[in-house]
Amino acid sequence: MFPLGQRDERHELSDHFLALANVTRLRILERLGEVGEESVNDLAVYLHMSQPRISWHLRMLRVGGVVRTRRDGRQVYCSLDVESLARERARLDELIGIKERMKVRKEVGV
Amino acid sequence: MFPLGQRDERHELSDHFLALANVTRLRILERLGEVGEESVNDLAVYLHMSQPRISWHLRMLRVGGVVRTRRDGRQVYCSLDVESLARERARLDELIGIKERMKVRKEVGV
DNA sequence: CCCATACATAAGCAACCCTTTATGCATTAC
DNA sequence: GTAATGCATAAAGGGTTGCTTATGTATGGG
Repeated sequence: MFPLGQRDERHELSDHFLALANVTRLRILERLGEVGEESVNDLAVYLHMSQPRISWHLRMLRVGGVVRTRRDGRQVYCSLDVESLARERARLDELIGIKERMKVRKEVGV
Repeated sequence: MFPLGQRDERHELSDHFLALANVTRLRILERLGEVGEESVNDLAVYLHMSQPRISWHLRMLRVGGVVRTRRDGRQVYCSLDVESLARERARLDELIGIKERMKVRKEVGV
């Protein structure tokens, strides 16, 4: 109905960056970047970590709009949510970048 | 001497994104994007927050390579560290993106 | 149906984030 | 020199993150 207010907008952005703010999660992302898609258990095996630990991080990555998952039978396959990553990145640019350019334009007198 | 290992590389990245993972800090960045540069106290006044609180967040932003500061007399002026922001963004791309493209090349047979 | 597999979730706990209050340090004005 | 301003830092506390262990839920095989 209404566009998200600045308050919620910033909250979603902070959730997104929180998802990226952890070494274990970055390793998950690195792996997904390599193989494209992988099941939860295979991720746990590859990273030598417990399955609940991986599931917990995947939850943060999903909430933060970094990773998406699809179910195929008993397995849940994970992959990078590239579109969402680009969207959140654009949001940050809009928050700090575009306004700066507008300020420059003002100074230049456009 | 040596290039940073993957371990430290990921740690710096997580520190960088942790700096972005907070609504108050995003508001600081939004403000700095608008005005270009502002003193610590003016930031506190603008955001209606205590000065130690702002200083604390600025520390995280500095450590994360998001903001840089310069001293002029008694005031410390803050501004966005645009170069560092671009550098960390490229690091993330290298971590998850370039490898993906290489995988595609392999499939295509380049 | 029963059992195994794959994953998510809860409880409990250590560690860290974030806030306020108080204090310390640096710089300027007098 | 003293006083005041601007900022950083420390202590204390509540809240959240992140981990392990244990349990719950869902899908598939027999």
